[in-house]
Amino acid sequence: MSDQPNRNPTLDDVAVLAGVSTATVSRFLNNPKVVAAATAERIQAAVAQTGYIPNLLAGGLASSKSRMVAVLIPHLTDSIFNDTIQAMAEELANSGTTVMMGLTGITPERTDELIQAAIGRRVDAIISTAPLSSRTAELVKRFPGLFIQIWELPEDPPGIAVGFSHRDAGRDVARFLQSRGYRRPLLVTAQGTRAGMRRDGFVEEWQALGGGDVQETMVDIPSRFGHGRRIFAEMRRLDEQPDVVVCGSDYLAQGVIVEAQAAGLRVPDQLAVVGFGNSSIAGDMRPTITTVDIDGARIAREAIAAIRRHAEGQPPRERSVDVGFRLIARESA
Amino acid sequence: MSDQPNRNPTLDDVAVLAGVSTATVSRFLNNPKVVAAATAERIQAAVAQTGYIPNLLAGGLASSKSRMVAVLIPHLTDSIFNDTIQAMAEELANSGTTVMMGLTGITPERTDELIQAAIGRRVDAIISTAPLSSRTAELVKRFPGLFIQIWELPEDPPGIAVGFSHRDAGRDVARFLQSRGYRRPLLVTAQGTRAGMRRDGFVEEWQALGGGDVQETMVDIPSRFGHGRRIFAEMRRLDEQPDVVVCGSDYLAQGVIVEAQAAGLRVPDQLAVVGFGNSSIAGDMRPTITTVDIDGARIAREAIAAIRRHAEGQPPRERSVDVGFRLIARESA
DNA sequence: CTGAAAGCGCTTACAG
DNA sequence: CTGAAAGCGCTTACAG
Repeated sequence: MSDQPNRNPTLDDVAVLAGVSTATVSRFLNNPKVVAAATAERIQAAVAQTGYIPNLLAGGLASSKSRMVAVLIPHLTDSIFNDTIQAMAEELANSGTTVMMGLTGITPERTDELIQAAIGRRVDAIISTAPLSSRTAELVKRFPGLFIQIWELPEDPPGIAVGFSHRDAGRDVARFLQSRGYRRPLLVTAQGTRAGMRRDGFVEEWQALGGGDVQETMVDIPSRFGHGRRIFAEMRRLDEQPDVVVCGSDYLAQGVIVEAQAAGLRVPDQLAVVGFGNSSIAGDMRPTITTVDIDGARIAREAIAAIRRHAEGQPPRERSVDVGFRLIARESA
Repeated sequence: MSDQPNRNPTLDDVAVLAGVSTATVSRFLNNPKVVAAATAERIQAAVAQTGYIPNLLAGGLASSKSRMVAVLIPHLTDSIFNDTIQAMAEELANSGTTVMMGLTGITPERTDELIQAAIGRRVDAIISTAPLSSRTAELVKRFPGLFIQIWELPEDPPGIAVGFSHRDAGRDVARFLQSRGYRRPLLVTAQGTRAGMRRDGFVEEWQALGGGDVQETMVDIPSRFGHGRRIFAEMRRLDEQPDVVVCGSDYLAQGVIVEAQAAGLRVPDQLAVVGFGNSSIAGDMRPTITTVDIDGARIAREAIAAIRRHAEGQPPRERSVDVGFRLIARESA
């Protein structure tokens, strides 16, 4: 019921109503303690009365901190990152930070566009799960905020990285499967560096332990539940039938299990399956899925802690934070 | 390799280098055609040379259009909205619009906070899947942009709505199941208005067609794959065993199917299952899941078309866009 | 087709 | 603890 229904109240309106300067209102809003108690009360009342909502565009421009963070993920459906991103988004919202969501798909061009957009919005940080092309790396150099790569630990990150060793994860899975007596693994590898490193780690360790040849098949990105059908059909045409299928995601593993069961195979007795990521479905599937747990909430916390330190002008504690991983042996292998 | 490596180039830098005013550069950037060809070329070169990335905070403040849209969804994991949101995010990115992602969870307070944040960022539109509390509705009144509710068609939307009739969807499912000869449905209903409307529609139609009692059980929001286990266990304790379980999402349906199969039941012969949403898993599950298809891409397109019209100052074509739905009979029922 | 200039709504040294 | 004032980097009537 204001006099000017078509205009959002501004700092000025609040200041006039409270009988102080805009500077004081601004201070109160950003750091209530620096203002005298009596003044604070008057401002508070004025804010309530006007229904003032600060213009964060103006605030960001003036302070050159946007309180906005870009999160770049490949896609939404059946994504292995969803739990991490969910934890991230909740944490960020709690600290008053807005999340700009970028879906990179699988083309580097889209990634570059999104990074440009993020820079244009002067985000405080970019959190990325995307691979870094050399062109993208060039762009990132011009980014004044904090660039955080998650779910991986590159040699020489342009900003910081919070992740784990995919190679070691691959090794652990190989060791585990050999110890369980499996002999003929089929590796389902998605394109992309990370999947490749897990593959390399797996093959290395498998053969170091005296395992024989490792069969492999590629799967499109994003690897999802529905791919299980094709993978299984392909597998059936192999000369030598594997005794365990190692998948790059739990969704894919779930798909393979469903197909195997539909074909009358018992999992894990006749065919074992391993997933990756410990998504929520992994523990609820029948049989429950043996997988590698990545602590998404921890990745989120570490990333956000780094953003906070960066905002306070402190240098990062370390350029690479290794959050590790944990093989979870369940029923499927 | 600039002289001032620590400063992002501004419009001014570009203007000086191109030998024109900032106004002209701005015009070129926003609408290249209004600038003379020769001038355009010089500006282009200057932009390239400086590596200029426009500050969208400043642009948004000056023009009072942010080219940013807030998308509010309950959560990310196993979400029935993911395909819609994915289509939306891609379309928006194509038109140079940034997506602010808000995870509302299930508390109205969080929704209100996110709407405040969106208003604070002066987003051009808010696209929401969240239920509208009366307090939220109050907030929305002060939002100068376009408020779009999707996946539902409220009586009297504060902005516009793009969705379908949940009641009719419930009715259609009831009719379909009766025609297939099912007699003892178990309805798994999530909290929330939309699920409630489907429930009402189902029961109405079921009984209008001479069906008997309808058994029901509630499930927590978000309804997800893992809930299938509990639902199935509960079902087994019922005095009268249902012949079909009607679920509020395909993920939940998938969970019930997995549990039923683990218990040795054949789906659909011994227990049929119906999902909702036609998520990508529905067509790939074994058996494939009978479900209700919602055209998420169409919802996305309609929403974005409305935003575009709004940006051009045109009034919305209609306050409610009914995109309908389509029952897809597959193997599971 | 282009420029000079005001203005968008904040923040933040600086001074008191 | 508070205010006056400059400035953040754009856009956009207005005039020519």
